[in-house]
Amino acid sequence: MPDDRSEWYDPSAVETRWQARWEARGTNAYSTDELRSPERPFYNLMMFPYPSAEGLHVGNIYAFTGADVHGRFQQLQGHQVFEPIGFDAFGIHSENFALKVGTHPMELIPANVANFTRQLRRIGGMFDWAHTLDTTHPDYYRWTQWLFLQLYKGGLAERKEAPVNWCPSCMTVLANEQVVSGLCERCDSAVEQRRIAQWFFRITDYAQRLLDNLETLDWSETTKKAQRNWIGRSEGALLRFPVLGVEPTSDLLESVSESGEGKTREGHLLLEVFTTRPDTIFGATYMVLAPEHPLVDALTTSEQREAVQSYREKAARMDLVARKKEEKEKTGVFTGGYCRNPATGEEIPVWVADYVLMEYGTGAIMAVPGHDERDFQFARTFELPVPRVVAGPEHQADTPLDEAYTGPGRLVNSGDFDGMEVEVGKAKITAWLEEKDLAVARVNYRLHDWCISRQRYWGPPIPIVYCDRCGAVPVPEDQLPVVLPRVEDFKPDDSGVSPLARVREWYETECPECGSDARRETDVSDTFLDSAWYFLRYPSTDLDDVAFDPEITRSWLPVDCYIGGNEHAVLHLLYSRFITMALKDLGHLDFEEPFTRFRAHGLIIREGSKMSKSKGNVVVPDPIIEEYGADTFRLYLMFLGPFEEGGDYRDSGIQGPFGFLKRLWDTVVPVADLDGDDPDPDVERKLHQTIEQVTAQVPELGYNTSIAAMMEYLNVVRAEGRRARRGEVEPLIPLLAPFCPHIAEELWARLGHDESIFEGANWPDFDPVKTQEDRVTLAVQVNGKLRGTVELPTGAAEDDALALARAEPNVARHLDDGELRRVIYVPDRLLNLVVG
RNA sequence: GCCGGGGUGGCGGAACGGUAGACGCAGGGGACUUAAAAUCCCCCGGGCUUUGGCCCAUGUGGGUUCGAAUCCCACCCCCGGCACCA
Repeated sequence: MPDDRSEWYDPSAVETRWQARWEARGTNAYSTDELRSPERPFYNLMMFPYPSAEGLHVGNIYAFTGADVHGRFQQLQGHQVFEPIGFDAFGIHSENFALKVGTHPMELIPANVANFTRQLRRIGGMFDWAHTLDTTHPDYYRWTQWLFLQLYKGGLAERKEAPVNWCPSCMTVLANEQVVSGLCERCDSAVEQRRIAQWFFRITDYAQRLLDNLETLDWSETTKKAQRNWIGRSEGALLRFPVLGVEPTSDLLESVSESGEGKTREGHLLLEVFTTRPDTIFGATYMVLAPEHPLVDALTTSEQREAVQSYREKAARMDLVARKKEEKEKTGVFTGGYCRNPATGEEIPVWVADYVLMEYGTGAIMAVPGHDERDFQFARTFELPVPRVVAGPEHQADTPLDEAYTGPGRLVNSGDFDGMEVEVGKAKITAWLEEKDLAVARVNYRLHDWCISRQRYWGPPIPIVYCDRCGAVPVPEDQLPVVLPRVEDFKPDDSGVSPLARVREWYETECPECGSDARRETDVSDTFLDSAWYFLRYPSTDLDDVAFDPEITRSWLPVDCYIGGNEHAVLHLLYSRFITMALKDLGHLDFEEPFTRFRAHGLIIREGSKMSKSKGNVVVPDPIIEEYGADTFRLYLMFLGPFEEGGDYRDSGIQGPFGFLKRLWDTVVPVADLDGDDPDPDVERKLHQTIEQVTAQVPELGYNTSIAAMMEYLNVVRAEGRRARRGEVEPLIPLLAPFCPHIAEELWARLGHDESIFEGANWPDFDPVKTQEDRVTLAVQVNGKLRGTVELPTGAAEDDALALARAEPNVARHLDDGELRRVIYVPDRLLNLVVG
């Protein structure tokens, strides 16, 4: 019961009181036993924040509130809702900030976490604080390391060399996102490429499954689309072109064939390319190798060696991002070498050009300038021939090409295949070359294996030990965690290896297998790995002997509803799906998709742009909550616009929701002690309509319109200064409770309820009969233009409506214009009279 | 360039193909007050008007329909993502 019977609405008193009560009663916290045997479990998840030094920003609060509203709604519908929150505190972001302010992250992070926790409690989310987590805590990353070991054992983790962006001034590896048009985003120095041995997860093995399963998921369509694009499936063929004049040494054979077969033909080395247009092979007039391609040296003739060499060096110096700028002019160098086009039998020159990327396909292409825009541009630049092999509906076989033609049509200048439609030609030509063992149909994906190595300090050490005798040896599970040591000088340096490589007493160890001297892996893992499995950990944080308990996991997962930002549409969500699938295949889970339903929230805009420190348009939430209370702030944020689209934040706008809560208080408090008398019939009808609308819209995240409906209802209750009856306002409280949990609790208690409103299935039912109007206003149109309205009983007959309409002077006047030709009657809505 | 999502009053936004602008902000007027705040009431897309009404209006131009913000076609603009992926 409320102990403070204040007559006026004092948000901070109400909110402090209820937050203390939830805490004392454990309203939102589950015991381990409760987690083991839920009856109607609902796992309500939101993306956990990175605990920055600035504290929670409005964008965080917006996302969390939207998710919390959904969770509280489910709770009021009788589900047991598990709504955890935690902290994603590892990573380059924290590390750079720590370097900047000169405080060690091991001190910075706990302070930030404490501040975030205070703010998160203040906004009134139904978080289970007994099951929170922090990815930087050894109790958590021990299991992140365990996860690495499971993938390693399952053959899904491997070490290989790969190019990375390197900033020579910051002396560190940069992610692609940190390179802005070839320059380091922080210091503007030119970024270069380095090759470093790193750990990869074989996510590409799962490409097709990741793509196929999307069909089964209830996710925002935009998110699914982003994943499809990222996976980038394309169907085509691997084609093999005999290389002329090159001795097929065993070294070369080692490096050329991706498909692992048919490396030579009649003494010729075969060059493999991937194409989606095998139908255009008769138009392949030259070949292009990526500068890094292993065959470049072998193909280059002595006359060309110097030019090729300098071109390759230039390409190597360029960063990976600037390489991919499309506006860039096409550049390249002739190697001096030739291949034979297996379709035409012609000898065609082999070039090196940076528009061909080593990481896609085989790093080599057959160039068909007539029917590929890039090849066309290149051919133009270097004055290479551009034959036509596809004719569109308006073309002849000899119609010249002044741009690449990529549309549909039939094959021309293609020997026996002339006249075939492009799609037919693809299959026929592939089959023809397959017979000669020069082709194999192939699906290629844009998706790359996931590089999880970071040459940085602030992350979980990868649990591997290198032994001269045994090679790379996984750290035994019972020796986890491999604790990240406290290192005062954690600044990255020019060596290209992690700062941990400077900590001899840490990396020197003994081989777990043979006991001889060995060295720990000094790279740490990607932050995305921390967040790729955190939802599995939440319900099991009470347990320290497993990553996640099988029984608890079966009860609560997969996640019923996940809400977060679409900026994670690809990486985080794709990695989480991959890890879940891998864990299922490895026997640790019995489901393979982690998030049954996912919705992306919109962005909050202020003064025309996204809130950011540099724009100076950020809103600091604490003073607003101080002044108006968390309930008002929550309500305002949810009222701004459709949750999935975001909204425009205006400082003065908060007055609307604040006034609404004050009026609600003033309406309910005076009637709280009265016995329930029957609602006024008109008000009751509106009440049932409101319940119907809110019940339908809240689960669909239609928050702004639900709030508008409640405002409208309160306006009806208070119309012309009338005093509410108890039965009119009591059902409104649970409708509002997901948005404004504190005031809802307070008013619920004042209405005489002893238990928390969230402790029972208190969502009200509506009676469809009671939502029905008995009289309606019918719009009357003449020739489609509104000329008046008439009021009549619901479901009135057309004749009655017509008679009434004719009696309307303004309608009658317009009917004089001619003869009534047609009557369109939509019962209870509209009558349209067509005259002419 | 490609893929999403959008263009509706001064502003945020509502509208199963059926009275465009719900709900709210801002603004204007009034009541209460010595005054202010708070609260309450009224007005609030534009133009014309004999105050009965009439016309225009949902990015632009066409179309379908008795009727289009909503469906179709073409185009313009804004936001977000991807971008030499063969």
